[in-house]
Amino acid sequence: MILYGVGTGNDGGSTNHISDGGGRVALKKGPWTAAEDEILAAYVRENGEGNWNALQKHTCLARCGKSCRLRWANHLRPNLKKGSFTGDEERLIIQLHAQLGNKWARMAAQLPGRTDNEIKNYWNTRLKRLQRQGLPLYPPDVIPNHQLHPHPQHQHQQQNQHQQMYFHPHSSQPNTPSSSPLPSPTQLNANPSSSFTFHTTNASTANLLHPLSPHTPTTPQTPSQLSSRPPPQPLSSPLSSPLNNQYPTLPLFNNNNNNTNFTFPRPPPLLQPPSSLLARRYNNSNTPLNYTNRVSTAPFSPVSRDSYTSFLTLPYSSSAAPNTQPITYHNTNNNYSSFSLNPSSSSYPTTTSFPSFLHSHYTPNSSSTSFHTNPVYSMKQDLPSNQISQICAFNNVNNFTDNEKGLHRRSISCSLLEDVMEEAEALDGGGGGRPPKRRQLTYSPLNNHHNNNDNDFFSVTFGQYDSSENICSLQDLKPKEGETLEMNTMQEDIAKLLDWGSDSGEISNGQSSAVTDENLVLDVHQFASLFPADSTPAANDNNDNNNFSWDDLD
DNA sequence: AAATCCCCCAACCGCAGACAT
DNA sequence: CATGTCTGCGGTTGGGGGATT
Repeated sequence: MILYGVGTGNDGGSTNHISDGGGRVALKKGPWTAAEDEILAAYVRENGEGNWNALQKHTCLARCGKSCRLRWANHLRPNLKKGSFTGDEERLIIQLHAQLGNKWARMAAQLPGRTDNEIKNYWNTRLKRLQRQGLPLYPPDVIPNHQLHPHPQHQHQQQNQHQQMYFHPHSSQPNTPSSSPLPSPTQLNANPSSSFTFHTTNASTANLLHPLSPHTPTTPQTPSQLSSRPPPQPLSSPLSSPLNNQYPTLPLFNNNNNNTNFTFPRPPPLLQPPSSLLARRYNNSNTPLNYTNRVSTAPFSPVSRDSYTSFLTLPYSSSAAPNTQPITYHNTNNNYSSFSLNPSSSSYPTTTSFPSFLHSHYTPNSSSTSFHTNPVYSMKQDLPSNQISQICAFNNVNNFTDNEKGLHRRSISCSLLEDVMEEAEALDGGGGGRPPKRRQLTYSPLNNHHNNNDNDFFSVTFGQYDSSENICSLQDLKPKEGETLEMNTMQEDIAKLLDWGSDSGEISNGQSSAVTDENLVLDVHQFASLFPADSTPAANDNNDNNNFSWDDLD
C-alpha cells in the first residue's frame, strides 16, 4: 500500500495513521476538499455504497471509511435537500421527536433529502433556544411518546428528557400560533399525489399514525424486523390498554378539532429501507472491487440510487416532473406499502424527474448536449459542492447515445424491479429471519464496464466524456498490476494536489461544502494535471460538441 | 473598529449491532 | 461460539461568521 501523505495539518485538517500491513497510511481529517468529494463520488458511482474502508484502500483518497460514509451520506449522495427546513419539515420533526426521541436516523427516514445530522443539528439548536427562552419543546398538543408510555427501563432517560422538554414550565407562554416557537399548524400542501393526510380522530389516531408510516420505528421495516418485531397492532386504540404502549396517540397540534387533518409529504416507502439493511457487506474482501463481486445495483448503486430516489420521492419528483408517469402506491392490509411499477419505458423516470435544482441548469435534450462548457464551474456558483458530482453525472448521461441511455434505463428498471421482487419475497416469506441476499442480476450493462468503456456511464465523473479511449474512469485511479510505476506517479500527483489543495485551494474555514470558485477551479485543475489534455484529444475539442475541456476553466 | 457572544453546521468520536471468519 | 471487521447511530466538538456590545 502506498502511503499518501495528503494531510498537512495546515488546512485545518489533521491526519491519523492507521496500520496497513507493512506501512502506515496517513489519513486526513478535517474538512473535505472538492477534489476529495469528486474521488469519493466517483467511487460510489462506480461501486455503490458500502465498502467504505475498501474505498480508502483502493483509491487515492486518504480518508477513513467512516469519514467517507459520512461525507457521502450528508453531502454527496443524490437528492439531498439543502437549506433551511420548511415549516412542514419543522412540524414533522417536532412530531417525530415527540414520538421517537433522539432517533435522528429514523426521523431522517421520514424527511426525504434530509440527513440525520441536519435534523440533529436543527433540534439541538432549537433545544438550546427554547431552553434559553424558557419555552416548552413541544406544543401543548404534542404529547411525547415517553410521557404517554413511561417504561421502567428508560425512566432515567425519560426524566432527563422531561427536564429538557419543560425547562421552565411555569414561565412558558401559551402556545398560540403567534407566540409559539413552532410553526403554526396550518394545513400543509395536500397534494393527494404526494402527501399523506392524517385524520386524527381520537381512538383511531394511533392506527392511522402508525401504519401510514412504513418507517415508523415500531413498524417492522425490514424482513428481519418482520420476524423479530411484533406484528402491527390490530385496529384498536392503544389507549384501550395500559399495556399497549406501542402506538401512542398524538393529537397533532390541534385537539380543538376532533377530526384534524394532518398532512405531510409521504416518506419513501419500504422500497427505500434503512440503509443498515441493504448497505451491508458489499465486499468483505480486501481485493479491489470488481464487477463480479459487486453487489447488485439497486438501490444503492449509483445508477439505481439516483433514479430510485428521484423517482420514488414523490413530493419532489412529482412537482418537478408533472408528466412523470405515476407509480401506484398501495397501503396494503398488513400495513406495509408496495408499489406498482409500470415496466414500460415510458414510466421510467427520465431526466424530467430530476431534482428541481437541476432544472434551472439542465435542460433534457435527447439529441445534443447542454451546459457542457465548464459544467462544474458554471454550476458551482449556485450549488454547494455536494451537488457538483450529480451535475457531472447528469452531464455525462446527456452525452451518451440513445442506445446507451436505453441500456442505462433498462439497468435501472432491472434494479427497481429487483427490489420490488425482493421486497415481495421478504414480505411474503415473513418470519424468515435475515433478509435474503440481494440478487445479482445476470444482465446489467454496467457489467460491461470492464469490457467496454463506452458503457461506462458513471465512471466518467471528471475528465472527458465522450472519448471511449480516454474516459477517466475511477478504475484508472486504482492500482493495477503492471501499472505500478504509472500508478505511483498518478497517486503521487494526487497526493500532491491534495496536499497542495490543502495549502492553497481549500477555504480556510474548513466548511467543506462551501467551496469557493477558486477552490473549485484549482481542484479541477488538479485533476486536469492527472489527465493531461494532450493525451485526450476530446479534451481539447472545445468546439461543436461543447465537450468539457480543461482549458475552459481558465 | 474591536471584542465578545451566539448560531450554525461539518466532522469527529465512541459505542453497539450486524455480519464474516 | 469467539473474535474481528464493518457499518450506522447518537453525542459532541470546534471553527466560521453574523450579530451584538
